[in-house]
Amino acid sequence: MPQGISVRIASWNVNSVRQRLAPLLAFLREAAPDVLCLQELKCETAAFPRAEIEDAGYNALVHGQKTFNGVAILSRRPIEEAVIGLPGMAEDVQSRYLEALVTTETGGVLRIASIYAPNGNPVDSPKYPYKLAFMTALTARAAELLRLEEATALIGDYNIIPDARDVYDPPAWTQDALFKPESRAAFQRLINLGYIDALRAVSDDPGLYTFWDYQAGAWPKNNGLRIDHLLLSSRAADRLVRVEIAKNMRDGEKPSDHVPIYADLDL
DNA sequence: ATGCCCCCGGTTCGGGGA
Repeated sequence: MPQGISVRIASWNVNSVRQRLAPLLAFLREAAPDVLCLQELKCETAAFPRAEIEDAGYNALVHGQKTFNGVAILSRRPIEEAVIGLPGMAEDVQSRYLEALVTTETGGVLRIASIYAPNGNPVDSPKYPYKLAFMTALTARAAELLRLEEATALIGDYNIIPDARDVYDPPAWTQDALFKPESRAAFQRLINLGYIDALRAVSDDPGLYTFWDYQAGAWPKNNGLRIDHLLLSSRAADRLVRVEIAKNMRDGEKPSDHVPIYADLDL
């Protein structure tokens, strides 16, 4: 049997790609992901720092928007079969979904999506039903993709805390859109389809956070949330060898409030 | 407790994030 090839896939909500260019280039250099999905670009597609990313050795598929949201897929290998925007939400003007196909040099195929799901707060506003509608459309797309029987990774900022062990103070968050039963059920429906939460495939530990608020000393107090997730189809999860949260990226001068999470797949 | 902090647009403040 030929030896498989290790592919590193990563997700990072950078909270403005222009403000985070230096740590972004550092992460590309140090972690050397093969594919990196970005969220919260906070710039139009034309303002994306494409030249710097290409100089670092990456192709970039970008779906930007002025001021808010914005997602991208960076890949060392060519990016094929791009889908821009979440199918089923064609009328949505918010840039929250990108999907593409990446083929390894040995012919391994990986379908990957960069997802920035809505926050949904406050829950008595239209933002909460919009969050749930997005998750419904995402679940429909996720089901479609399973029928392709490929290695698929749906990765990004889901803005959902799956479980009490994924938040520093569960009782304080029970009324929050990120932890409401409907939100958790929406995440669970993706799991029920057969997608695997990569981090939970390798660890049952509590306190494995990916986000710490800028306010109230959340980072030094480790008041974090696990809301950035790598969901893998069984074809991808069968090849999972490692998952890491790059907590070191929360240090430094102007960090994002999220840190990268990445996984190695032996494709 | 929705204020703390951070980012954006475009300006000395408001909206948004989570």
